[in-house]
Amino acid sequence: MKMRQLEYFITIAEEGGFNRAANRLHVAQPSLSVQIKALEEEVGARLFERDKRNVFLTQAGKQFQQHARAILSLAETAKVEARCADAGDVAGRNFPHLVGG
Amino acid sequence: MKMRQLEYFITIAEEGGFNRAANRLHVAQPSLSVQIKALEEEVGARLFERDKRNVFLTQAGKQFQQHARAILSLAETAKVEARCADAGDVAGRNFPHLVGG
DNA sequence: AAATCTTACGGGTGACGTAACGATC
DNA sequence: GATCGTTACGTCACCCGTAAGATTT
Repeated sequence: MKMRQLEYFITIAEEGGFNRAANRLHVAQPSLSVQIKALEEEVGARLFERDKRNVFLTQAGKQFQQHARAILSLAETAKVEARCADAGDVAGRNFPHLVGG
Repeated sequence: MKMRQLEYFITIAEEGGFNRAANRLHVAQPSLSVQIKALEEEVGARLFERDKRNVFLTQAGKQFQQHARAILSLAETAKVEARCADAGDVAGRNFPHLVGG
């Protein structure tokens, strides 16, 4: 599982289609198709239901979406807090609301 | 930031050295050195303090370690829960304690 | 025929392993 | 001299974009 794949997955879910997501992500549709296919194989479950014209999240996809968002959000938090700690951890200890913790 | 880099980082922190971590991860030491360097640059803070013979976590590294573990743990949870949901979500709805929800 | 996702193929970037280097005990 | 982390370099896999295919409206 790769961060990039999670970003792709979330964008497709938000846009409701590979084409829109590709446009927003500035990549080609086939890249998304391949990466989502790889992600689904690793997860072991179908995340999108390719239904005729639009794509919908399966129940597994809905579950996965929340976790994927949490992972990416946590990754950003990790970077921010590490920088705060590096700068003497002043913000982290004295102003925790600035770093989410 | 990549999942692989987080795994490398955590293993080095646990083993207290690049050599031990490389042995456990079945990769060569230079790979770890390069990837950790890249991770530190992206984070914007020094995560390890290369002190003579052993490596120690900086304060930024300690902060980052907790988040890194949470991210990898969450990634595993995401896969497990997605599979549960795919299997009809019986466990997820009726036995949430089995899937952490 | 237009739009959408999927599969096949070639090129560029990145990760890895081996080898060489500097530093420490 | 032995051990550890870093840097340089060649090789290989992976990701991406283009092109072609299948399906639906």
